[in-house]
Amino acid sequence: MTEGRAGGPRERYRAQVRAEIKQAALDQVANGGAGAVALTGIAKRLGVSGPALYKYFASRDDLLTELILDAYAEVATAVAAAAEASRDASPRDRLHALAAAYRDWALAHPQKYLLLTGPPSPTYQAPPETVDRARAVLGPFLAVLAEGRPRTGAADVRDQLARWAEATPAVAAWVRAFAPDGDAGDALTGAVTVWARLHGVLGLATVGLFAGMGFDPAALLHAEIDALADQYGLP
Amino acid sequence: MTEGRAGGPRERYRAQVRAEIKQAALDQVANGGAGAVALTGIAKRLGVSGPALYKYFASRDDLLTELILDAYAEVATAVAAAAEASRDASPRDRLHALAAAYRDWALAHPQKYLLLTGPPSPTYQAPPETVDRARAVLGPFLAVLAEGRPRTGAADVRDQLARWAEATPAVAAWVRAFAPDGDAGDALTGAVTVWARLHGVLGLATVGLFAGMGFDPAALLHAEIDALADQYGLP
DNA sequence: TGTACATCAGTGAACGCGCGTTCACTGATGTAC
DNA sequence: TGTACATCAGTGAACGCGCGTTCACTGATGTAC
Repeated sequence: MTEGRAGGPRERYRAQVRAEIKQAALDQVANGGAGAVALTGIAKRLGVSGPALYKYFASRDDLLTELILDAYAEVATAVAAAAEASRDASPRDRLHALAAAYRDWALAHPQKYLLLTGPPSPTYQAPPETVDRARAVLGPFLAVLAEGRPRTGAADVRDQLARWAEATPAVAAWVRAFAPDGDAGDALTGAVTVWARLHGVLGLATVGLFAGMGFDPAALLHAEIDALADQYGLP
Repeated sequence: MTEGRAGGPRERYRAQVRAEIKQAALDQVANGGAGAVALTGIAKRLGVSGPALYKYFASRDDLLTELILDAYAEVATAVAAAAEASRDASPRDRLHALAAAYRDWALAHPQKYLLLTGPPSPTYQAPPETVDRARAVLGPFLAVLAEGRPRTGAADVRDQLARWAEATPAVAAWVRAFAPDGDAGDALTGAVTVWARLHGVLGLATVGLFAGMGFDPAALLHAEIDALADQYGLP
């Protein structure tokens, strides 16, 4: 086998160029969403001919897929790390820690957040793994919220989600992994609710709709999460 | 003056074709966001040559602008109508009525919602009127929330927004128009919070991220708004 | 009612551009002996 | 240490495509008298 060993000079160079390509692609996402990613544009930015990129990515779709999976992996790691670091804190503090990790990641990399939550590029078909990746991000939230119980009446939402979990083995397994003891419907309701609260603030912020209002989205999100902790009666 | 009178047969035909063009454009927004709107594609859909569209819209940007202003006008009208219809109800019921109007519009026309909240088309520069239009939509919410007072501590957000209103005459005037009696900072905090709650649920729903979960976004939004009414102590 | 004229929707050719992707190639860099 | 060879990054030409937009035109439709 004449394969270059991992870590050899060629491998290292290759990894670096791949990273540069990805960065240029993310810059394009920043203005125009996933649909704005264009190999030609990236090549021009890197001062290289268009076809050269095919030495690094098989196609535009492959590049997009890798960007998306990378982004999911990044948030998931950040949230998991926050969960680990706050392991001994109160449920409420843990919830804030998870939300802060998610929020910091989103605000530090708005393009990546856009990539995950924006309208997909017309021709692009997302690979099925993305769904599991998304679940991995919300898992730690599920775990914390399973320690509370919703006060206000989202009874129908809870029932619908409970039925969804029963009908979908992957979802049931996910809930069992992160919240083995709590009620599945309650935990799922909590997860979907935090997801919505996070996206409410971060979606508007990353797309620039708070521009000019001179206010800190982090403060608003903190208030939103704290209110959620109240609703769930988290100590 | 040889101008065709409004309502003449030519005018009527013209209006109809314009509407067809707009509808085709919105269909494009549905998959790919604002960046996916292409005159060539629209022409093909209508079975007409590309240049023909220039008889109806001066440019692609003009078409986009009109779509956006239309969309704002539509939601604003829907929300204002709900405000009017629920005038004599309790503050909490009025808040639900406003949110329901906004929500129904968004879920009935996801492409339009995407147009207003998605990442803007790369080359497109939004006209300044859009900001005022956005404010008109949230005005009635401002009015209702000014009747309550936030319980949980979003004190910093409130201060930041109060300062924003003081520094920006247009914002101060807007608050005065819709909530002349209440505290500006509190009312603005409420408005931004509903906005975030609405977008949290509707942003995820319209982009398709709840797909396959078989649950009704309207129920979740109702719960979110009800919790907000609790926070604001709305009777 | 009939004729002359103005209006205006729509066409086809043309422009330059950026796009994704393929292909055969060149030349530098690393590897084996 | 030196030479022969394999690997592989990058090029330039080429493909067909869709894009926004302009221009001079044709022909139908409405309007004025």
